[in-house]
Amino acid sequence: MKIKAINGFKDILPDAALRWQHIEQTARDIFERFGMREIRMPILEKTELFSRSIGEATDIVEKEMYSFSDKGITMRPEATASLLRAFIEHGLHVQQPVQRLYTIGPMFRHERPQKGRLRQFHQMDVEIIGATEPQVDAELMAMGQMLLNSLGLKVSLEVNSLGCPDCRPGFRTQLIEYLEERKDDLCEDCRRRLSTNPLRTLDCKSRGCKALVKDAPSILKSLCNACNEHFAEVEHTLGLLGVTYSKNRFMVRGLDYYTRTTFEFITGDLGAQAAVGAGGRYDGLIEQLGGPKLPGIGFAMGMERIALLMEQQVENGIHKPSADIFVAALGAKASEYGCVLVQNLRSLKLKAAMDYSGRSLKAQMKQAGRINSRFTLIIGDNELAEEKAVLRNMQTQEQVDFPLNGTGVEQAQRLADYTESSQG
RNA sequence: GUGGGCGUAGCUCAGCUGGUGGUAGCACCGGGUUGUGGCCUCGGAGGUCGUGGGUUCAAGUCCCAUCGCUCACCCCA
Repeated sequence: MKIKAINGFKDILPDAALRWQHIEQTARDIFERFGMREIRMPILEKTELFSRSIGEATDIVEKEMYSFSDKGITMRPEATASLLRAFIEHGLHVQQPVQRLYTIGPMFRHERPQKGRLRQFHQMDVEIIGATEPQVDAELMAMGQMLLNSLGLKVSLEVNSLGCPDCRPGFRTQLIEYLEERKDDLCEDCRRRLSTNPLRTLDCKSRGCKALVKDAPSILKSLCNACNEHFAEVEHTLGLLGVTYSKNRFMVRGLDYYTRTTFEFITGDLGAQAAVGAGGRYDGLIEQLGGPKLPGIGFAMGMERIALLMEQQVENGIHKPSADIFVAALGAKASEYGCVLVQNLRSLKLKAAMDYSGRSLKAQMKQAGRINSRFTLIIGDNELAEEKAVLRNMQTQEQVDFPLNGTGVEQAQRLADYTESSQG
């Protein structure tokens, strides 16, 4: 074999695709219960869209995007920016004060791949635009939890507030002061983070930093009144909705645009990747992108991470679909006959299959078993001569004679009726 | 960008200190059943041992290089 897929890009083979379909169908069903409408955007956007939303100085924008440098366009690294661009471009806010939108599709990031991190990955992304009420924050988390629970996954929800442009800078200054005084005890990475991204020290994995940061100033104690009230109401509503969660004041976001509520659905079962889904509020972002002054909140779930978790946490509850009828034909005449019959059955919406190779009946039966067919219709020269075929119920092993009189369409209809009224 | 691990059949893998590549499992094809699947049984097909070089009488095995995969760090959905 010569040509292989590019590193970090993965094929989703038929067995796995079944799982993906299940994930996606479950998600669409739940999203729509919450009034979300689907929106689909292109995969390519102007590079500027991401540098303005995600943050000019972030690693994502600086070195981890798939960009066509000569054209100023980029393969989207996340969905929120594209979705908001479409929202603003088409003035969706004038149609409805609050828009609930979701989108599902591939994203691209030029990072070294590892477990649960591919260069092409897939997200299910949800955004509620135009609502600032804390109940919406809670509702969104409840929806995420409902989805993960419906898939049979055990993950925990962690919630934090990052404050707003009024109160976050103050916290940031306090934190830097605290860390500067203890600089010598920080790990090498954190000493660097102190100048590049001080908040990141809060979720450093090193034991020393963890202990040190434990007594650092708390963002939750630095919130302004408005943010504090908002967060309290989010917690209250989560309680009302019966959502289990824990507060995590060390949770940090990598993207610049988040304000107030942020949350993550996390697990310990994905190696170094903890987050199955994550999101938060971004009350200034839409305006920053040249749109109306509207608040927003959303989250994204990683589909390969969900799929990995399901492999691990959920017994294989996904059954391969079965065919309704397999036509086993013996001889050229029977094969021709079966070919037409299968076509008629399919017109009647049955899943019908046959093998044209002219192999032994044994081999054909084996194939019928492999595709998990409910019935097999056996047609040979004898049957054609006597105008009746053998219809075998693959599960019960019962066989009945099936008359072949009437037109092809009539025969197909009789078969369809029979299989519908039988357990197989 | 940095560090570790691994490349043997379609897949999962044996292969000890160099001495003829596995009766290994799964999957595939065929026989046992002259026209009946799953279970069983017998047989079959399938490989440049990632690639290139070196050491050696002899390399899947040792050395060097290279490519690929993978996990982790950085970063982060």
